[in-house]
Amino acid sequence: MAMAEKEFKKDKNKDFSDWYNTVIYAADLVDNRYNVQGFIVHKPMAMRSFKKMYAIFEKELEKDGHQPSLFPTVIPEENFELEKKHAEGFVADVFWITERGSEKLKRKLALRPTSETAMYQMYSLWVRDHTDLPVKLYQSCTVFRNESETSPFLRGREFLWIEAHDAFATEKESKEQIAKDMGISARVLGERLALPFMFFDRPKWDTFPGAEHTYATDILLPDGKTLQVASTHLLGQNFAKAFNVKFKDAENNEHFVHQTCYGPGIWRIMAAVIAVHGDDRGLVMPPSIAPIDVVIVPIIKSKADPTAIVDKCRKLKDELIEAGLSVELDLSDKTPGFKYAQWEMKGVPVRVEIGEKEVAESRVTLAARDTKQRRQVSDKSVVQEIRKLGEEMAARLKKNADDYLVAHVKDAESIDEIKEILDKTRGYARVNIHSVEMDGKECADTLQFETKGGKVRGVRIGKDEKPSGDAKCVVCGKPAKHVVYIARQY
RNA sequence: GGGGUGGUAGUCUAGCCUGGUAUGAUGCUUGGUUCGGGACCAAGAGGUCGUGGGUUCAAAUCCCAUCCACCCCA
Repeated sequence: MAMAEKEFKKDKNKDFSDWYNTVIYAADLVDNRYNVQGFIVHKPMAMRSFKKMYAIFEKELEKDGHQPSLFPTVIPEENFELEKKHAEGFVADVFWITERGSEKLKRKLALRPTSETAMYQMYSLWVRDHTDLPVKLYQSCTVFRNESETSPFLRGREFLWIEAHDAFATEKESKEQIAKDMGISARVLGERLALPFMFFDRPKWDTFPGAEHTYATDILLPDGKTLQVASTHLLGQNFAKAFNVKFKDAENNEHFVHQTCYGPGIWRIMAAVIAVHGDDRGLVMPPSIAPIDVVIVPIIKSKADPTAIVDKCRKLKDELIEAGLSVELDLSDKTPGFKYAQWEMKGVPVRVEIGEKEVAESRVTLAARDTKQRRQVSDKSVVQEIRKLGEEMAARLKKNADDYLVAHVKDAESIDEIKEILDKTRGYARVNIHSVEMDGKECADTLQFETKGGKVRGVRIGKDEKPSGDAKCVVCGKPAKHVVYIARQY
C-alpha cells in the first residue's frame, strides 16, 4: 500500500526491468513480502483483472465445447512417472509432499507442475467407447514449479493458469483442435487484450516433454525479449498409451485416443499486459480486464458546499454500476491531482471528474488513461460516452501493438545481423535455417551462443514462410529448409 | 548454475568504517487552512535494528554462525 503512495518516476524505455519491478508494487498488484521465494500474494487490483481474464478465456473455451473441472493438486509418484519423457522433463521442477503429520509417506505426492498425469489417469476410467469422445475439460488453477529464478507474473513457483485437456477418437480431430486453440488465443490476446503476439511451431528440440509438437504464442516485450504466454501441445497417443486411455470404435476395435492440451498462462499474460501497455505513469489496463472500469473524482472547493457535487458523484456511480461497470468513487481527503496520479498508476481506463462546473452545466469531464486527454460529455450520455472512450482506447492499444510488432521484425542474413537486431532493434530476427528437426539443433545451439541468448522460436504459423530455392542456413551454410524467428526470451 | 545487493517504524532510508540515549522522509492519527495535475502548518502515535551465539562495562555497529529476500548474467 505504501509503495502506491510514493511518487512514481520511472522511465520504461530506459530501464524496463527497473520500471517493471517498481510498477507492479506501486500499482498495488502484488505484495512480495510473503517469505517464500517465488510465492507471491495477489492483491485486489491483480485479482480483479485475473478474474476478468479467466472469465474471457472460460467463455471462449466453453464456446468451443470445453467443460469446467478441477482435479487434485497432488499427483502420486507412480502416475507422474508413467509417461517417461514427461517425467524426465519435469522432475527437476517438482515439489514433493513427503510427510503427513509426523509420518513419512510411503509414496511421494507431487504438487502438480501441470496436470496431464492427474487428469489422464481419470480419462482412462471415463473413456470406454467412441460415444465417450471427445473429452474436453479445462481447469483454472495454480500449478507449482521449482523455478530457480522467479519474478512476479513472469516466472513463479506457484502461478495461475488455465489448462484444457482434450481427447479425441481421431488424429484429424486432434489437429483441428490445435487451430481452434490458437483461435482462442488470437481472439483473447490479440483482440481483447491488444497484445502483439505471434504463433510459432516450436522446433523439435523445444517441444513440451511428452508431446509430438508444440505450438506456442509469443509476445514481444518492450525490452526486446519474447514471452511465451500460451501453448498447445499435440500429444498424439503418447499419454494415451502411458495411461491406457482406449476406446472401442463402432466396429468394436480398440484404439488409443489422440490428445491435445492447451495452456494459456494467465500470470504471463498479465506480465505482457503490464509490460506492453504500461507507461511512465504506471499501468494502462485494456478496458476488457481493467480491475476498475471507471473512477469518479470529485473536485471540491473549500468554501463551497460540496453536497451537490458529492450527490452528483454518488448518483453517477449508481448509474454506472447499474450499467454493469465497476466503479470507484474516490471521496478520500486527497487533492485531485494526487487522485489522478494514483488511479492512473493502477491503470483505470476512464476517469470522471465532477466539480462545480459539471454540476452547473449538467455534464461531466471524462479522461482517457492512455492519452490523458479530457472531453466534456452531457449527463444524459455518460454511460454511452464511457463505453465509447473505452472502445477508442482499446483500438489505440491494438494499433500500437500491431505497429510495434511490424517494426520489430527484421530479416537477417548473418549472425552479425542477428546480433544487431537483438541488441539495437530489440525484436525478432527472421532468418533461414538448416532445419527445425533434431538435425538443426546444433545450428540453434551455435546461434544461441554466438548471439548471447538468441533462441529459435520456431516457424511462424499461418504465414507459410519458406526459404527460396537457393537459400542457405544462416549458421552452417547448408541448404535452408525453414524460415524461423530468433529472439531472446524470458 | 554463476555473480551482486540487502534485512533498522506500515514503506523507503541514515547510522556500521571509528561500539556509548535510534536519523530523516513518507504514510498513519488529531486539529486547522487547502483542493481543476502528486498542497501546507502544528501536534502525536508508531522500533524484538532478520535470527542465534561470541567479544565488551556497553553491540544496529566488531567477530562467528545461520535464516530470508531481492536483483543481474549464462
